Amino acid sequence: MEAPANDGGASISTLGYALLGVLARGPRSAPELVAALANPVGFFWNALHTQIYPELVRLERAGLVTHELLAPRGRRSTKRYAATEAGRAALAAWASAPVPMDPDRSRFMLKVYSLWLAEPPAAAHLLREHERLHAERLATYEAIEAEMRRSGAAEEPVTSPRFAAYATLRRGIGYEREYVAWCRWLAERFEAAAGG
Amino acid sequence: MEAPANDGGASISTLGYALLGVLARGPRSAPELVAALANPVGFFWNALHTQIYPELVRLERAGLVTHELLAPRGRRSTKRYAATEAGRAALAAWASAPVPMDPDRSRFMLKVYSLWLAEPPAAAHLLREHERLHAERLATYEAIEAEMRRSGAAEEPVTSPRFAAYATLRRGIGYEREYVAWCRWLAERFEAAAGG
DNA sequence: TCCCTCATGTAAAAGGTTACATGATTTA
DNA sequence: TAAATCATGTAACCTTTTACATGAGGGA
Repeated sequence: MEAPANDGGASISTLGYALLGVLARGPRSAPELVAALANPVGFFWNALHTQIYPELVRLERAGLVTHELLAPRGRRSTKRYAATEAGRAALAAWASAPVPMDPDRSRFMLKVYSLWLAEPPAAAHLLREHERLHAERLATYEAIEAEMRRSGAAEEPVTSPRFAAYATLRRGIGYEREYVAWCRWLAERFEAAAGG
Repeated sequence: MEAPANDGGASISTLGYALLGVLARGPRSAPELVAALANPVGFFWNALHTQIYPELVRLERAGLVTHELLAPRGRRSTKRYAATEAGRAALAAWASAPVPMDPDRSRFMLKVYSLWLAEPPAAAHLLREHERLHAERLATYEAIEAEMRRSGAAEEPVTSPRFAAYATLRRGIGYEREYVAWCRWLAERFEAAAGG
């Protein structure tokens, strides 16, 4: 039951699956793909256009996507990409194949590990600033969730792309909520040490 | 109040700060550093020996660490590294300097975004397996926390390296707890779709 | 017309993983 | 003594970021 893709043995990078993941939901122009990956796909993968353009070429050579030229009136023509059957098949196979755990890397947490060397007020300030950034993102995610719920994405079947987006959003919300709470807890400890 | 490091303008990589973060707690042999970074430092940064050895050379050239040769009886000699005053100063400055948010990247979450294409039983299996991995790690972290609490790390002042390690561990626990709960929630949805 | 932005790239550098190498020591 | 392991690297490769480039359109 092999897909008839002529991939010549080229393996697909994670970015390739990110792009296929968007294109599996419908055709997109290159600028739309660039915009989609500027804010992380599924809330957990992003990329810049400098990486996206060459990857699209590779995916097309592997027979996983195709493109056509669009000529919107009065504007420059852009490329509109679409996943091929082989592309969808490759994506589906990849999606349910086992993965090793993601490495948990965070420059910020690495700083915290050495924050005992800093002046407590400076440390508290750093933590409050980080709390603010994550609280902002949490608010954004919660607004998206409200919108998704209103449109019924939460109740769609697990075979629906909108439910998948909702599921990843739920993880993003849980992640940010926990992060904000933790920042607050630690900031309070440093503030108590500084001001107490 | 400049540190007199002769770094020749060479900037320190994140890995460099990870190594300094360990060495700020006391001298370590190269194999000890390799072991320390095999399991992530502060639970959120890891590296392999192939990256560590060259980085130690760079840090030493920048005057941030020094080494001496140890000749344990009957064993090969190994290098014992220590942070210099300049190294500690650079680490302290870096630790409280503001950072942009870490990119939240997860191959697994990217899969979930495309999991609507998979067979629900296969998707459920993938999620249960992931839940198991994170539950295992959570259990490990909770055991470490119990040990830390018993030894009083949680009550030490914020200027203590042991409290810093405890703080990062708290974040690791919150992260894993939330992750496990989310995996369970989504696995149930796929199982209901498969078995119901 | 001049400038700015957009769509589309290329190139170099930085960060990280995988594969390979080697002499010393320890274990079977 | 042969085989496995350890400490210490080097080299190639892959991924991602940063810097640079360029022609087409639209706006001032």
